[in-house]
Parts: sequence; C-alpha cells; structure tokens
Amino acid sequence: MTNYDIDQSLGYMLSKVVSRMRMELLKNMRDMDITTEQRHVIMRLYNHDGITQKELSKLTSYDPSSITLILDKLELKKLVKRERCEKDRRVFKVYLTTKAKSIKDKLIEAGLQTQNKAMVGISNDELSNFRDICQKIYNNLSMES
Amino acid sequence: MTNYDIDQSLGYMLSKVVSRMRMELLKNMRDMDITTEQRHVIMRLYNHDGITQKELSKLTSYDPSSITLILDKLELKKLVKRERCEKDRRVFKVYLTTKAKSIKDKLIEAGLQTQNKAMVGISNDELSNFRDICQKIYNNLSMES
DNA sequence: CTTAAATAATTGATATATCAACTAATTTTT
DNA sequence: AAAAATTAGTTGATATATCAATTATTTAAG
Repeated sequence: MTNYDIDQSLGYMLSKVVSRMRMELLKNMRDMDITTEQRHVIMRLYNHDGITQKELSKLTSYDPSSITLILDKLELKKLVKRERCEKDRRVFKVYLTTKAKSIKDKLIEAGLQTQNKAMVGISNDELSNFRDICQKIYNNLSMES
Repeated sequence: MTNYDIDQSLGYMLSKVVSRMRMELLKNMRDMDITTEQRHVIMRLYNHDGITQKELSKLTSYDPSSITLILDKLELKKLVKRERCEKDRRVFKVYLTTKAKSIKDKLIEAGLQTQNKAMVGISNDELSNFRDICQKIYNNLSMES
C-alpha cells in the first residue's frame, strides 16, 4: 500500500483542472464583478426566467443555502429580483433584471473564450471521448448508497 | 451566440465530477473526522515529513493562507506539529505525529476505494487518454498571461 | 377541521478559496 | 552596516460548500 502517488490521483488531477478553468473564466469576466457561481445562476435564468429557488438549486446543483446567498448578492447588484409566489407563499420566483439581460452576450462570450483556450490542440474526437469518460465517472459515483 | 448550453460546458461537467469525487472520498473517510484537504496535506507529509508551509503550499497547490488554516486544524487534532526552523526563524517545519502516521493505510485505502469506484467500466487505455487530455487542458490554461 | 408531516427558504456552524494587508525575519543594495 | 526589498507565515474580508436546525406555509392524516 505504500506506493500511492497523490499526484497521479484522478481526483487531484481533476480538481486542479477545475480550479484553473474557474480562474480562467473569472479572468474573462474580470471587469464585471460577477463570480463564476453567480454567472452560472444567471445563465440558468436566461433559459428559465421566473423559476423557483428550489428549481434553480436543482439545475445548478448548488445547495439551497448557497442559492440563497448567491441570490442575495445578485439582488444587491440589481441583477435579479425575488417575487413571492401567489399560489404558494413559501416560494420565491426569481427574475432577471434588464441589467442582467443586457450582459448575456458578455457572459456567454466569457464561457466560450474559456473553452476555446482550454481546448487548444484537442480534436473533436478526443473531446468527445473525454466527455464520455467524464460522464462515466460521474455516473459511477452516483450518490445513493 | 444564443445557443450556448451550460450543461455541455466543460467546466461545469468537470466541476460536477470533482464534487462527486470529493464526496465519495469523504464518505470513505467518514469515521475519521478528516476533510479531503486535510487528508491531502497529511498525504504529502508522508513523503516529505518536515517540509515548510511554503513547500506544502506548492505541493498541494493550496494557498499559503489555506495551509495556515488547515494546519491549525490538524494541530488541534494532534495530527501534525509545527516547529520553528533554527536557520530561518520565519519558517515553520511541519511534522506528522505518531497518530497521523498510524492512519496512513486508512487514508491511502480511502483514496484507492474512491478511484476504483470511479473507474468501473473504464479501460486502462481510456484512462490513459483521459489523463492526457486533462493534462493538455491544464497546460493550456497556464496562468502567466 | 385540526393535528401531523412535508416543503421552500433561511440561518448558523464549520471548512475552504482567493486576495489583500500585515508582521517578523532575512537578504540585497548601496 | 543601514535602508530597501524580499520572503514566510498570519490575518481579515468576501464568496462558496455542506450540513443541521429553524421558520413559515402547505398538504396529508386522523
């Protein structure tokens, strides 16, 4: 058991990659004062404006409590607005503001730039295989047990 | 630009995988009261007992301030000990305690279990290609610029 | 219909990440 | 050798993750 090299471990390798991707994405949004997680939430709302926090939590795979905090910050920045649901007063529906809608292209662009930089020298086939393996690993680690 | 699917984005895909790997590793250490980051630091010390915090920071790619906090917690749990360096009084050398040395096999085992579960149905060739692509992406995102 | 169970969101506790500012000690410059 | 620059580590601020506990509201059971 003594020969175990953490540098070769899958988890460590992947987490380093993820960390760099996050930093690169952040760099591509540097003038915007928006974190990658805040961007993620906004991006979801572009396609699903007016969904609930619970739905947002599911879509982003962020914890409900994280969603609460992220939305607090986005509301402070006037990028989203929470509105009580009439049918069910426990629920908030989350809406993008005009300001948020106006930065859509920049947010998308930042993501594309990041991907392009990440992908240099990698063929579509390679990428496709890579995605498949990612998906396999993800499925292997499903969290029931 | 309107057709950008965040579910298909590399960064999101990878971060979900990393999150599950971390949770699985944590599960495999559940009775130990050690986080994955604390484990990482300890694992490095198995191979480099007595190195400085700066060296630990470099090896783990954790920020120096994170190293400070992680070591604080490990010291509270009596798993490591900081000793001032005689030659350079700014520096701490970090040593594992007997207690930490005694759990080495369990920590390694937890990592192996996690990898094994992650790898089910993936061939060595596929894994090797996967690693290569990971490394390429990582290199593409080197942080000079 | 009223009590009990479930649900949506928030809050609190603890751990980490990133970055800037700071302290103490060591080198480098001059 | 004294001032200036560098370095190791810590601390503080802000953002997020995870998990448990709480509040308010709704639904289900009796």
